[in-house]
Amino acid sequence: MTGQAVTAELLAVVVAMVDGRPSVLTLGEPPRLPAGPLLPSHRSLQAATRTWVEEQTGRRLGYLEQLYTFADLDREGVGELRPISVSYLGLTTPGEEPGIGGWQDWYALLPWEDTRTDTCALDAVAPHLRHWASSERALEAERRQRVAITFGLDGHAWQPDLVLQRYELLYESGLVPESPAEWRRPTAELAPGDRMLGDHRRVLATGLARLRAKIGYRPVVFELLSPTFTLRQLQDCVEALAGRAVHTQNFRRLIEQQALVEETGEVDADTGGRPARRYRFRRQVLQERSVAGTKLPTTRSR
Amino acid sequence: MTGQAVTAELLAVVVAMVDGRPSVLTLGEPPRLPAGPLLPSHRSLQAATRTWVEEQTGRRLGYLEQLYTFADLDREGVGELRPISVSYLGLTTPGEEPGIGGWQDWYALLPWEDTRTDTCALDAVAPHLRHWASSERALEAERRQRVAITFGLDGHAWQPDLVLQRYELLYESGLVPESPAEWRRPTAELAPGDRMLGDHRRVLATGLARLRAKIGYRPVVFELLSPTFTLRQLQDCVEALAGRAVHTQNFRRLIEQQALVEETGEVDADTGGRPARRYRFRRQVLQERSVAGTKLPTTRSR
DNA sequence: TTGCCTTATGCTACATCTGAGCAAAAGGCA
DNA sequence: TGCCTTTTGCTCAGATGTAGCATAAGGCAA
Repeated sequence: MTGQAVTAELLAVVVAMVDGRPSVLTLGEPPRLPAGPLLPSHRSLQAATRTWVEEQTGRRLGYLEQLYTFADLDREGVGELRPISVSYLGLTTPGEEPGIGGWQDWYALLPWEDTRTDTCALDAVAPHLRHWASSERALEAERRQRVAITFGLDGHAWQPDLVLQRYELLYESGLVPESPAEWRRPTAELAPGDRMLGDHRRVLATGLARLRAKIGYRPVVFELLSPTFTLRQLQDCVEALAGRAVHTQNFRRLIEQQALVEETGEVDADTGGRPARRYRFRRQVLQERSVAGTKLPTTRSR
Repeated sequence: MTGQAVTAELLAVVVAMVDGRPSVLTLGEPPRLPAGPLLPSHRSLQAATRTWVEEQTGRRLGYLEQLYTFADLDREGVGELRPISVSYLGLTTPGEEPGIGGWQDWYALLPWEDTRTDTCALDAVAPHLRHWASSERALEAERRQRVAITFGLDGHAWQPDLVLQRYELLYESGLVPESPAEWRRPTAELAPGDRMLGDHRRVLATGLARLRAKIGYRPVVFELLSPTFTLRQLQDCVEALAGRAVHTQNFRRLIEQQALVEETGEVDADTGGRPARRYRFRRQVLQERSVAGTKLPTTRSR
């Protein structure tokens, strides 16, 4: 029994810190993720992804992990072959060379994911979410709870790695332009944030969710930093990824007691205050213990 | 630009507890995972997986999540189309109906993953692993450390969810029959355990790794239990999955303080000792808090 | 019936981890 | 010199986790 012929497409969510902001590599307008079909010459899916990103953006990738495989009927196909999209998450540093394509601030694409400041991008849509929750009698209780948990309302804690769930809820409630026409609301009621081609924003959300979850149990942050850095830069990076602030002293304690970094001996005087020591990542820990990430000291009170 | 035509195949790792042993649903001899191609009639990859498992084994699946997508060149293809395999992890209960195919004890397939008893299936191959580690001068230090960490030797802690890494290391060191001929050892030196068709044992290892990781942060164990159960049954199930023993009293406390279960009022007298209360899973917690799994109270001393 | 076996269940002592905050160090700058 | 900044060191209480003791409640054999 041989199956339907399909084409396999690779999609890459490539993340880097650009000017202190977590950003994703995109092409064109509306922005789209680097992508390309699997060709006979490609040894593996991962190799194919590297090849396409390099070819389309002129950048070499370091860290790369598989995210998810999509093949829903509603994805737009090329010709008659059903497209299967295998998505990957890549981490890199912006580097010197301009390359092709641009770095797009991911909080411009998913503004509600940034909770570091008090001005929450959600305030505008929160009433619409509540309205959606109560629009169907039978589902009201369930929907209310789902909204509250997913967006951290009504006393529920904000959970940073529910990125995908939040996007999907906005999609279902017609608050993003990607939502199917029958669910959509007047433009004035849309959630803020730039859209991307097709369902690429959904794939981005998948990547962001994975990344946020992963920094908690694997030392992947360092893939995004320059070889040496101050603890403040490390903290800024983690905060930017997690989209929330952490307790500085406790963060430092966690990093140090896990022996994730070692001093270089240099100091960085451009801090505006007391100069900061520079550190480098102890690559050996990748071997020493396969576990241990950058744990986030959370805040009990919100 | 349109890509190479490929076929998409679905592969299912379906897990259930059968007679107290975690088992995987297989077909034929050598055992193989339920699998089938993606057809035009399938709405999604997940739906296709359900359909094939049901068609081939007569069993309906409950919980189902995507595992990983494989497309390496060395996977055997049907005809000229390159096969892409999307694997899924399913959880179920064995049920009454016989169905087609059989439940294979997964520790018969991957014996070294069971560390509940003192007789470790690894003892036999450990010397061969050390020999492999020291067989190449240049890589010796690195390999030694990798072996020690992956298999919890030389003072390193055994890490339950390194299932895939362990299989891959055995594969690379030629200690499983699936290893390429040029790496293989005399049959006498092979690691114990029944093999499966092709690379299915590797896919199984991927599933087991995911499952072990997941029981720690999502309440998925309950998918494998009957509707009501005693705390001992729950603990046995968790221990069987994790492949290691836990501290009974602390396990109970964790379960209770997380309010994962509620008493049914019944008691089970077939315990051999004091009768045990029966509990049921509070399905509501799936909504209440999206987090919270079955945390494992570990043992510091080994 | 009694005593001993088993497993279930309750509870305590102790170590470690975590969240929160105080305070000193060390630079720049008015 | 005094005040601003950021970095760094440290304390302290509450939460969480580990380990083990003790009791409850059944079956079973002497």
